[in-house]
Amino acid sequence: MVFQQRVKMSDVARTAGVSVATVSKVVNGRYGVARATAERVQQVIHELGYEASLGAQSLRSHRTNVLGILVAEFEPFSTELLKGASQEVAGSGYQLLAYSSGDGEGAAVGWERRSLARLSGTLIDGAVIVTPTVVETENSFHVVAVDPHTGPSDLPTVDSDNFAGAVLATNYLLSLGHTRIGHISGRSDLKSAQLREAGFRSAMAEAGVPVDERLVRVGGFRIESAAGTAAELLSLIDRPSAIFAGNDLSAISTMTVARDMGLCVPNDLSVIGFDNVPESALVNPPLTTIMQPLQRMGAEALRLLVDLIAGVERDTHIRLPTELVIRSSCRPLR
Amino acid sequence: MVFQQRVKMSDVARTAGVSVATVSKVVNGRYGVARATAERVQQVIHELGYEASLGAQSLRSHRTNVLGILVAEFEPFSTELLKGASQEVAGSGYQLLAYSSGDGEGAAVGWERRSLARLSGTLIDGAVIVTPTVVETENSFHVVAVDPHTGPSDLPTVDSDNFAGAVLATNYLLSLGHTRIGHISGRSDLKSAQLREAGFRSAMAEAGVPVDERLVRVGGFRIESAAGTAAELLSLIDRPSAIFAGNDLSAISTMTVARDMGLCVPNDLSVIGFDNVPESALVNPPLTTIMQPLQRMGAEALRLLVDLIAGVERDTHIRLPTELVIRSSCRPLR
DNA sequence: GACCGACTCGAAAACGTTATCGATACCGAT
DNA sequence: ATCGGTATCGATAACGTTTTCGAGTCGGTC
Repeated sequence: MVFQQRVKMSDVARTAGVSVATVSKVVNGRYGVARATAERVQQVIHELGYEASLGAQSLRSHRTNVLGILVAEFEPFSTELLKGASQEVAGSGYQLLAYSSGDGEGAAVGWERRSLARLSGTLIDGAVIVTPTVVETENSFHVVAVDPHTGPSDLPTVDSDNFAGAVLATNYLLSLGHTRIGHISGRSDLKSAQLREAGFRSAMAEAGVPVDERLVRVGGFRIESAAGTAAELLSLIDRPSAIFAGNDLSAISTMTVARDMGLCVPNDLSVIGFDNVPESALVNPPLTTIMQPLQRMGAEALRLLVDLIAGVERDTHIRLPTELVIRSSCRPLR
Repeated sequence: MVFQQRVKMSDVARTAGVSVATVSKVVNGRYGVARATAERVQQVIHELGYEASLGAQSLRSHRTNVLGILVAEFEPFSTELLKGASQEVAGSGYQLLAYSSGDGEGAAVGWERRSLARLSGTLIDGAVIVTPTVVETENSFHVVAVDPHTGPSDLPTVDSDNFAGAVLATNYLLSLGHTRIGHISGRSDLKSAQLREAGFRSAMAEAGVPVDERLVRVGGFRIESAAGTAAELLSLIDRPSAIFAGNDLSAISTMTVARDMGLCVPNDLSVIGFDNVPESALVNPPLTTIMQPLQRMGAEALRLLVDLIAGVERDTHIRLPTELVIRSSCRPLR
């Protein structure tokens, strides 16, 4: 527990025999300091292990070179995005900070939002938000949203083609001969959830197959409530022969529920998911699903954010393609 | 892209008709301001949506109420810890920030360490570190290490009983009749990896079973290199009948390698892991493993950190128990 | 040999907050 | 009335940086 005095710019200045102003210039690579001086200062900085104080920097220059990524929770989906973003940040000269809004807590929500705003406004230059909670466009700093919340906000976004993906999934099930297809949708305030349901309905209509409204239900955003919804669906007398789950997590929990009810996937029930989180390849049976390039989405979001801050003109809505990944959780009817 | 001026303390002070000093007092709940004034100020704060500037706060008071948790990478292990920590932080009045050191990049390592130090010294009050990279005890702020790196550092730590867990695993394999047991150990600079190997050897010795040195190898810390090690092990003419992998990730990749080589787990090869990350329940076959209470470890680490900062006297080395979780990846020999 | 420009450098103000400490107001008691 | 003592409040000096701008130096040119 050694207490070590933090070495500050004035320390560097003193030992190098120059003023703090000069040190600051050297640190930031500004013009106007002689070659020899700069090298000497660099030397001292290195020896003393000087690090700029983020607080002071932020206070004075309103720039910290730190970016944030805000996730609702650390689940597989956001973890993949995190990975992508943290890889992308490497060369950019920025530092990445992740924080979780701790969603799901009811009472604490005000507190969370406050401290969130506190971070945002003051110590990060911009943020990627991956959370269904309301976004505050009112802020003066840059944000880009991944898989954005519904609403009239025109935030820069990156998402994947949810509609097309849902069509892909539904058509696949249809091509296997299924017609009684159930859909467990995600939380309805997510644009992606709406689009997936829309894609599902559109594909069904296209195929001339009526959708039984009792078979499309919204699963909670929590894994447990998805299980509840799945159980309801599978308890129907004329239960569906296939289920298109709104995301892999609910697909996985559907499979678990099915197994618990004595149903065999894929023999008695086909299940297809959405996202292609790493877990979906591991479960038994391996889950057929729609791939979103999660890591790439994280990376794109970060790059977009960096560009926005740098002020480069570019398209601020990125939509990445989805893809059908066939594994073993679906099979032809009969 | 509306630019909104950040509302500062002086704004609040002006509209409330008091001085900034007073506002500061009511914000921090200090003694010495009249009831009525405090309420009025609170009101104004609310109306204007005032949030303190972290930068200024940190600069002036060296206290930010923000804690950090540093992970090497966002893999299942650290993600579980993250969850635990972020749940624990909720009531504590602190805000939690996660950052990844982006380990594995060779060249950038200097840069990472620098910016890391920058964050540490200046904008967070303490940190939980979950990374095998060298820890800097030299700092003046509080850290607690989870699953610490080896070395003479006497940092506050929380870990699980790795030795006992390894004994548990080995004895289980032994009790199944296995004697040719392989061990894939983790990166050798992790104390936990050393302890697991030690536990393995101890249990073997206790049972009077000699360990074949060709069967204990260190797998890289990456999942791919673990696969390489597993392949070597399984290619031996007298290959082991069981493998105790140093962690679940290498156990899982061992199972994959085994399958690719035409070996059936558990019929031809028993595999046991360590950690009990969520993935281990999902893989096929479900992995028998040693459970560490990961989320609880994260929570304990955070609580310890908070206590340390608060200056409460307490035990600074927490060791949580491990447990054998029997699933389907092991079976009796023959 | 005076002057001009280019080049280096440092003094000082500002960023938004907290902490100290003196000023003021008010009260009851002498 | 005067006084001591409490409440309550506000000026002000930090905290460590960045940035502006004026001062100083030096070499070269008429």
